[in-house]
Amino acid sequence: MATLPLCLKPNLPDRDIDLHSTPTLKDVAEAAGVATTTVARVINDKGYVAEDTRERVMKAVEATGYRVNSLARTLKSNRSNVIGHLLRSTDPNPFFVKVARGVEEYARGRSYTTLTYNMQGAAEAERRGIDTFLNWRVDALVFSTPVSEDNVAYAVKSGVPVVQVERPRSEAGHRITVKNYQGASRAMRHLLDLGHRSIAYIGEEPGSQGNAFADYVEEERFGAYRDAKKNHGAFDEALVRFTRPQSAEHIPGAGYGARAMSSILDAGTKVTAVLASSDMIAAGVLQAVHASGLRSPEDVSVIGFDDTLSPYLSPLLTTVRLPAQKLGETAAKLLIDQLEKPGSKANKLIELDAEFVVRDSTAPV
Amino acid sequence: MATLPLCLKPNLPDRDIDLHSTPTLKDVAEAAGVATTTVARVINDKGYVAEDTRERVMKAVEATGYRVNSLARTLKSNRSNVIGHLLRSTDPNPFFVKVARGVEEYARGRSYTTLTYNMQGAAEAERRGIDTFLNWRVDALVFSTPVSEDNVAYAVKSGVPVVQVERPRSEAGHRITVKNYQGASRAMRHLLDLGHRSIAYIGEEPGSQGNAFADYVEEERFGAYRDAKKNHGAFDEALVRFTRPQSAEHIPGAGYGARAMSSILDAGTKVTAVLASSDMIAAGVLQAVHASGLRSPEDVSVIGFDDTLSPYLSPLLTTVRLPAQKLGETAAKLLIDQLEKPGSKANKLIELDAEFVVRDSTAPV
DNA sequence: TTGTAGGCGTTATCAA
DNA sequence: TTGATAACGCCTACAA
Repeated sequence: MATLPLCLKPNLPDRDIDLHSTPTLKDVAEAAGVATTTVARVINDKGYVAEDTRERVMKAVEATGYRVNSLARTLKSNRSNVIGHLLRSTDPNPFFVKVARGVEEYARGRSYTTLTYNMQGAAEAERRGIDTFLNWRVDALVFSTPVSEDNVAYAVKSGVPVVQVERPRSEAGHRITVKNYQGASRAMRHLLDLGHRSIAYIGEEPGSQGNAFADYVEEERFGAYRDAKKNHGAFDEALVRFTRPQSAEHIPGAGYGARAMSSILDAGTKVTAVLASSDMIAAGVLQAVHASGLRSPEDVSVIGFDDTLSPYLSPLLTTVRLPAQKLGETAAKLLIDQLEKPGSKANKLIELDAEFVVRDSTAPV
Repeated sequence: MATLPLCLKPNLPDRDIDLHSTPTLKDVAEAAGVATTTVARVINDKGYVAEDTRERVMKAVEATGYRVNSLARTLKSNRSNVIGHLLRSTDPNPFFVKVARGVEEYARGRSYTTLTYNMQGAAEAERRGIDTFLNWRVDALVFSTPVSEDNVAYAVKSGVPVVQVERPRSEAGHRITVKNYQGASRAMRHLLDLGHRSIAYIGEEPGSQGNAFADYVEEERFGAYRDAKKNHGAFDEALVRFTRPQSAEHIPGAGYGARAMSSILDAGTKVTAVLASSDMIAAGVLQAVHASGLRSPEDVSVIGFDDTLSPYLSPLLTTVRLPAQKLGETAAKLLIDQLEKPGSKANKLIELDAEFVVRDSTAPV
């Protein structure tokens, strides 16, 4: 027997209870002594309704406890006013939580609802999420960020507007990215200005995603580091530590940062500053510094990336802030704009600035 | 003119595009040369279908790119297999993100979808979220955690199963809580065993929520502290710092913890250990310790609550772990159990154990 | 083993 | 200014 394609949701279990015996338009209409059409006109504030009729209908709405059935409405109108948000992961790295907040708040402002699906970095879960959303007829889809290029293509093919946020994996749909090179360059300039020359880099290995678009992020961050070091005649591989994520689900965390920093410290190489490619890694760097009895920033300056954990660390972490919330807002805006004026482009590319935030973890040599 | 009650979603904007011209059962039926009934039987794997007919239908499904319309299905069956999750906030405190993950994963395992609505601590947003979910005919509602007792009552009244997680505000629906007294007691025992007697407490002021149920959490945490200190003849108000959240949206954070700890340090009171009522507050305590040139745990032992930030701090924070994921899983389980066996109780109260996690921020005096 | 027909709650068209 | 009626896509008796 052939198996069901993913886009067919497993059948609903048989059940006998009727939970939602919510009154319908018809009930309200009867209570008000009018036709359902009239009630609909009142509720949607559309078309002509006599003032006293309106009052009567509103009373009936109250009396019956009527509530709209968005399912029926969407079935009929083909528009759900819902945006589906596919989140790569929310835990442990809270970055995408901030993106989600941006999407939600912007969408709400334009009377869209946002629904969120957490894929925990797994391509199959991502696929299930896309299918769930499409089965529910969401109007548009946000990937923050996509796991699989194929999945993005699959979503685009379905015809809904799509946007890839922060780390796109293809040219499909809209894309919103961050100027990572610029951000990392500013961080390096800051360290160089403070007199640092022995600056280490700890991050993901560029190219480890196996996708040219997605890899661009780490390439830019490391590239800015390397360029800055070269310009000061001091690029030294002994001060670089790369990790390679085991799988899409795995995000390099504090443990990795701590081990990498310890290995640099143990090697005895001179190091007065560290650029980490995420706040989580930077948190680990600070742990290693602390564990070795040193202090930041007195002994080692540390800079992170993202601005997620930075306000909670000791010392408060200087970091390259990714505009997470704005990323989300922009994604929602692009999508809703496209939905509301049909002719518009479906392939915009937007690059947002990173902001450099100086806190307490950097100081002169 | 009367205004629309909240439960009537604002009307959809007029639009002319038809985004989802997805094939329907009818299209598949035509392609396969059978009736829609037969296609439905194949898709739902229900009733008798000849093997070759099934094959033919499956081919037609593939060929047409058919996908189920969950809206129509739910409209008909009155069951959406969707759980609505109302999240108090996700940022900055990532605690509820973990709860959300628990709900999602458990629900998915029983083929329910979870939709999430972020209310950012605002009662009106919570109300909007409830209405949105009910308008979409979700099968059940999770509050993690509710902002307004009235809103919970409103949700329960609608007839959907409801659960309040971690900090209930009433006896309505199911409730899942954590044994905070037990958790805080273990933390105190740990500190006492290490020889600490000058132990400070920094947290929210018990009673500041203005709701007996919600206030119970902070009362238990502080109560365990006070009882332990009294049992060792050493309760001293000079070592206690309370904050009172300005509003429901506001969560005491690292800034508060840092200020409170500094004030204790500045006062010159002897303090060798601190129990903080959240990891975020504890993060601030560590910042103050670091800023004053002291070290943890050598000079001050620190214990947090939640196990959210603890793995990222320097030193790694000893903490009372709230079983966030399990809280979510249990919530989903309760709800789905109730949905699937109608007769069952709608008012269960479950108390989960807190787990005490010893890391690096505590040491003998 | 397969098909016909009616209805879920809403909106849109067309009359009245 | 209001009302009847026909879809939207699916499910499910009931019939064949």
